[in-house]
Amino acid sequence: MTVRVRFAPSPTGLLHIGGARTALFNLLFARHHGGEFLLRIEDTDRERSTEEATRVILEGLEWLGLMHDGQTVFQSQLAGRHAEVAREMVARGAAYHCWLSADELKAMREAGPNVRIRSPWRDRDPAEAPLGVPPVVRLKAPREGETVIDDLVQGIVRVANAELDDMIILRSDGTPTYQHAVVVDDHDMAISHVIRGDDHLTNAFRQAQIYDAMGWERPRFAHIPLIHGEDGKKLSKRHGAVSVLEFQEQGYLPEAVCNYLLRLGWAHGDVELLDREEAVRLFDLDGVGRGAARMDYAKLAHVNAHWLKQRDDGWLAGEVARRLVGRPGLSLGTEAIHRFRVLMPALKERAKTLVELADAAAFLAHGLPLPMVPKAAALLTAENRLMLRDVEAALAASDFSVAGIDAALRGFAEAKELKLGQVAQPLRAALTGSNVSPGIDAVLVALGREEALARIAAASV
RNA sequence: GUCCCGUUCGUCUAGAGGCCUAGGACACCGCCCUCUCACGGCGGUAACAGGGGUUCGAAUCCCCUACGGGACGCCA
Repeated sequence: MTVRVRFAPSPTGLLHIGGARTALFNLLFARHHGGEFLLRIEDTDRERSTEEATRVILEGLEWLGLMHDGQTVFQSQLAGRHAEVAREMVARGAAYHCWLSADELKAMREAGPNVRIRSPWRDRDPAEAPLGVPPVVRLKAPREGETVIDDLVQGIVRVANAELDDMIILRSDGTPTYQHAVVVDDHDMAISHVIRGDDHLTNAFRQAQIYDAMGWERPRFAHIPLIHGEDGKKLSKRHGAVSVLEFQEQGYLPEAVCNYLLRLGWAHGDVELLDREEAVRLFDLDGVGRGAARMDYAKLAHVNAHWLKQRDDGWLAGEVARRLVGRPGLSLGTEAIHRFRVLMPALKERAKTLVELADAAAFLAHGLPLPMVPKAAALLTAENRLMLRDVEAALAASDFSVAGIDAALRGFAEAKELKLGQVAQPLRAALTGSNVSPGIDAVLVALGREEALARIAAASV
């Protein structure tokens, strides 16, 4: 069978992390089986759909590297086809016009708990219809027996048909409802596997009935569990990042987000870290779990730290500069970028996100005087400032290579009968304005002889 | 309320009747490395929701309960 899958978001909000994972699973499944991954924007709800939301979805998918095959399909442009299918269903007796008014429906629902809408128009003569009132089209769903779905993730799921009512497939204005549009489009697009969040599991029953009514072959369904926030509740704003573009802003790498999202609810033995290529090779639906998963930002950060280290130093230096733009006191010219680049191997070892990386690198671009964190200021005692003059002299005499600097510093400490830390910490404060930084020799090299000596001079007496 | 789905360390999970005195990862706690902070290395705390069955034997199969989630729109 040719595998064709689709990601079908509705442009009514942001591309959130759950949607991103659905897209990821679809893409991985398609690539793994040598099939196609399509994108369909479900914008049939004209009230709530916005171009902005569509743009954000596209941007988010692109950032994550979840590029789809073929043209982007906009569902609203297919309304004619949806109506045509609905007419065909009426013609063959699989659907019927219903003139139930909003008031009548309300009354039926309020008549008691758990009411199923049983429209009298299912069996009534359309000739009796009220004049000038446009009807909706309802599916003539089976009332006996049950509808069974063999879901690739959830297994066999069944529901008694008596539980389902005759859903509306075409609104009174002639536009299709979601359930109907999805089925028609998936059929027309020859979708082989519908992979989506399990909040759609109960929809699948209704959709299956439409396939059956049209005599169309049903696609295979795979309903993957939802992602919850850290508190186990539905994902929402207060959990921090939800939109994928927020993750970008907060300094996460797309490969890290994808890796994390993949492992959230899918496992392949003990393999934790995978790149796209490996993911495509190993992914399949049978590894998808059935329980909802919670977001764990700490683990995401850990995965991100891993992929950060794989990134090219030059790229990271540029990214740091970009994120530092606008911060007061910095000059972000080629000299600064060069320093970022030189210290990058040591910097990226210590950062979990690009935000942390930029923060840790900022001192390299700062002009004098250097701002001091309290703990750094505390290190610059009168005594230490005096010592720094001698340190400056000792360093000035070195060749400013890592080895040379290390030898100079150790020799100096030994001569003064000091521990290396007693020299390195005040020096660190003078050079970085902080009590925390990469190795002091690497910092000196990155700053370069001239700038390093100037900073020491500025901090010494 | 009704229907559907789910439930292994705090979190993500491995586990498809004996390999499980339940494995890995993150987080956490020690120790080592060490110029600070990280990284890394080593070690530790920590789980089969509860109750009934089936079986020589159950985390794995069945039933019930509890808890969690989802769906019940002329929204998607």
